[in-house]
Amino acid sequence: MPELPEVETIRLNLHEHLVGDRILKVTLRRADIVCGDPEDFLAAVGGKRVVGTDRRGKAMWLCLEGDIAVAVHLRMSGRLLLVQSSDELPPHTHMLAELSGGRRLIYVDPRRFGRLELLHLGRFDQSVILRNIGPDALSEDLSAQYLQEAAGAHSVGIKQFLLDQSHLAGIGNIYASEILHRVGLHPATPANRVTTEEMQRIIDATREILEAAIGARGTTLGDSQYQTGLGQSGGYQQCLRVYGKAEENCPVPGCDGVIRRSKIAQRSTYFCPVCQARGRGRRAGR
DNA sequence: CGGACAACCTGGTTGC
DNA sequence: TGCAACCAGGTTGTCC
Repeated sequence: MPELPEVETIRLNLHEHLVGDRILKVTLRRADIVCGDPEDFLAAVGGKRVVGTDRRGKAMWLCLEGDIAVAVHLRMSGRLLLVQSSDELPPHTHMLAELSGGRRLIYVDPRRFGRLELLHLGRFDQSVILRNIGPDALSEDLSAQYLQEAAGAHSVGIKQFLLDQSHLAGIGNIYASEILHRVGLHPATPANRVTTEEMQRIIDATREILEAAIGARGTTLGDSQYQTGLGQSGGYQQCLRVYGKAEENCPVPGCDGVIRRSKIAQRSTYFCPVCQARGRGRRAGR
């Protein structure tokens, strides 16, 4: 499902192919996917030129002329696609924007968890989609000290902490398992017992994995509908080391562990019980 | 306040 | 074969 690398891939597609185009007309086939007044949304967006794109965590937005923007959160099954106007609309197309040049930007979302929202520059803090979103997982100035302070009051497992978008934005269920495996931390390690040094390794592994995933255009799993903004599948599913690999051998050289799947905080969690043994970090500190 | 959990929604899979 | 039950996942809202 769309996490940071998938959203960033779509944003890059739209940045390359959409900036400079004018939105001629917008149609909402389901008004309830828009936060706020749908009439305001339609009136503000129609006729505007796209001047840029941006993203924080799993949220992205298209900057339009007139100091407004359209924010998008894909949640579970949302897709933002650039298609030809002559193409047949896929099922569950809830919004279509006619563009100059005979193309359309469409929003498709079978489960309808995702949302679109009209933003006003300088008033992003009032946005439903953007409020409560912490620093982006790829931001340059992210520090181990910050993460450790943020974790200070939290006794939940480190995996659940990483999924909390108010502390660190962009990591979802798939990449959380991959990151913790790379670091060698058990997903249930209490967040407030993770050392500064381990937090730094989490930051490094996050950058390494998310950037590689962006390079591969994201992860498209068998049961996932994820597509890039141009309708392609991602390629990072071939690089996953633990997610969806229950009962397979741990890919770490020399490790004889077998990947286990368990439910942590109601979510499927994959890890190697050998190289991510509980208490490993504390023992290493002696 | 933190933390647990239901709710949102649909398509796909599993179980009977 | 048919149909019900269950599951997946990101986030918000409610309750303790």
